[in-house]
Formats: sequence, C-alpha cells, structure tokens
Amino acid sequence: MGHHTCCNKQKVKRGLWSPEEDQKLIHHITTYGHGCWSSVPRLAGLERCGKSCRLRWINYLRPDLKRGSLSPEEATLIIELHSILGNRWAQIAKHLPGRTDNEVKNFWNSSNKKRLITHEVPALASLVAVHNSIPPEEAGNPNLIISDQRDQLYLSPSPSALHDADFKPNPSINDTVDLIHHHSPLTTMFPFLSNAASFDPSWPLPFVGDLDDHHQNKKYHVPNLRNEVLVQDIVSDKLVNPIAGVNPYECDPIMATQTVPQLCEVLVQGNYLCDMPQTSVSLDNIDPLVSRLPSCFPISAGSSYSHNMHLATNQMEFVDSDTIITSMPLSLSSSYSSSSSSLSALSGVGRTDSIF
DNA sequence: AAGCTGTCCAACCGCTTTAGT
DNA sequence: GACTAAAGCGGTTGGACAGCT
Repeated sequence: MGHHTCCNKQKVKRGLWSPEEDQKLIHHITTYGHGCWSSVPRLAGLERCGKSCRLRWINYLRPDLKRGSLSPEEATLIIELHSILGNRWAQIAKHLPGRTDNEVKNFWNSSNKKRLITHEVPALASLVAVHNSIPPEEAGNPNLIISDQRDQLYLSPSPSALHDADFKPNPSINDTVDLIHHHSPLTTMFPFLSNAASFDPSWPLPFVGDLDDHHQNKKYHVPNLRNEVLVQDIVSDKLVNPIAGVNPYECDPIMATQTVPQLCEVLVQGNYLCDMPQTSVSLDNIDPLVSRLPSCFPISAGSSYSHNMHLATNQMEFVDSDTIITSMPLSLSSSYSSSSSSLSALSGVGRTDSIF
C-alpha cells in the first residue's frame, strides 16, 4: 500500500488523532482558515499530512457537525435517497445538514447488513419469487431481467440484449405490464395500495421524474416527500412508465413528468388510490400529486437507453461484471470501464433471474 | 476473569475530478 | 490541449468497545 504523495516527503503520524492535535488543527483553521490543505500541517505544527488534516476537519472537527446517532427521520431519508442515488454518499450527505458522507456511508454499511438479515422487505422477496416462477417462454421479453440485489428490485436489460448492437428494447412493454399484473397483482407489488398502514419507510423512494431546466444536461429533479434531489444521469421514469403503460425505452425526460398524472389516473381508475381526485391532472399540480403518492415503490429504475445509451451506474445489476462488460457494445463498455466504483459495485452480485 | 466474536466508526488508500498554469 | 497539484469521493481497514460464552 502506498502512502499519499503529500506524505512522502515528511514523517507523518497516522492513526487516531489526539486531543492536542485536534486543538492545534481547530486553532489553526479557526484563526487562519485552511487555505491549501497541504500546507496546513506545517503551519499548524502537526505531524500529519494535509489530506489527513482535511479529513479530520471535515468529518469530525467542523463546528457545524451534528454529533450523536442519526435520528429515525435521517435514517429514513438516507435509505430513500440511497434508492435514488446509490452509493453517492457525498450527494446523500448534502441533504443531511451536519452529517458527513463518511457517517452516511458507515450508517448504510452497518444498517444495510442488518436489514438484509432481517425481514424488512418480505414483499420484495415474495415479488421476486412470483416473478421468478414465471417461465421465460411465457414471459415474453427476454431483453429484461429482474434482480433483487441489495433490498431492491431492478428491471434491467439482459447482458445478451446489451450484446446485440441492434438491440431495441421490446416495444411491447404493455405486455410486460399485463404480465406483471396478471401474475402479480398491483397490491402484491405495492402492498401500500391495499393498506396504507403497511408503508415501510425503509422501502425505496418512488421514481417519479420531474424535468427541470437542466434537462439538456440530463439532470432531473426527483421529488421527495421531504425535499428535492438533483440527480444526474438517472432516468427516473422506469418505474412510473411500466405502470402507466408507457414504453419506458422511448422515454424523453419530459415523459417522466407526464406519466406522473398518468400513474395517478391508473391508480385512481383501479381504485388503488381511493383518495385521489377522479380527474385528469395538470402538470402544474405535480408536486402536490407527488406528495400524495406513497413513498414506496419496490422497483427501482434500470438504465436509460434514450440518451447516448448512458447507464445509470448505481442501478445496474447483472450476473457478473466480466460478462456484462465484455458483452456490452463498445460505447457502453468503455464508459463503464472508466468507473472503477461501478465495476466494484457490479462485482460480487448474486443471482439474477430472467423472468420476461 | 479471559477469550472470542461482532459491531461501530474514525481513518486511511487509491482513484477520479477539478482547478490552475 | 497538456500537465500538475489539490480536492473530492467511495471502498476498505483496523482499533476500540460491547456482549457473550
């Protein structure tokens, strides 16, 4: 293991910080500011590298940090944001004032372990079981796979579909929707529809896309019950569209907003949301609508093929990374290979079964 | 009391991104 | 545009601690 380049020139201390060191750092930064971090240790009289000083300040000494364990509200928010953003801890932490990315990450790593062991997502497990019981020949869409990694369900193109340069996502998504409905009633997929009290805040946030002014840059607002999250490179309408009967693969970002009222109407017509107004919904009223949607949809977005075949890296789940990388079209595999974190996220995932 | 095991979390490592030249 | 240093970020490690046998 190498050391920081900034640490090579000097003998630096490692390990836990002593109270004296903390005091020196606090005094220096509150008096002079940190300026260039690499010069902080020298100016503050510390035998640490600048990187270590920066980390200590950001993660522990900053005066605006909250101390103590996370509140239930914070924990719920982390779980919901993670369902959208994946392991983008810094992005998640931005929505939790006084919390650091490290804290969020540690929370997730420890709580996720527990959640996987306990039975917080029985409905998801049963849904996967239902889906996996459908014979492929009956399922009809070999280009999609569903997986149940990390507490979530993912609808994704299969590796073989990606391998096909002429791959066009199956346009008959409605068939897929019908299939889902036939084999797994909406109330099975979304237990909250039959019983609002069944809402479990640990379930993923609904993917309800709201196009903002930056859609040219592929940025989307994903409305949340608590705040708005700016998400880059996530096509957020994969959930809404199949339910609303819109082909998700032809999705323009604007469609995501349009499908919100569509979804509401579908739910209303099916008496799945009995308290929704029985009228068509104006786009102007999206926020109130979104706020009324239950904040749990046990299916996350897959990937986007509508814009340069860009992949939502935190959403993709396949059998193994080597297979998927080598089977990708060149444009895909190169962009994917550039992200080591994506690859490591891909590796080690467990079973995925083709159901469509 | 001693040893073992599991959990938590601060700190580190290495890679990527950004900013400056 | 190329190069470099700094900053940012996510994954991982390992020490401290608690609980159990």
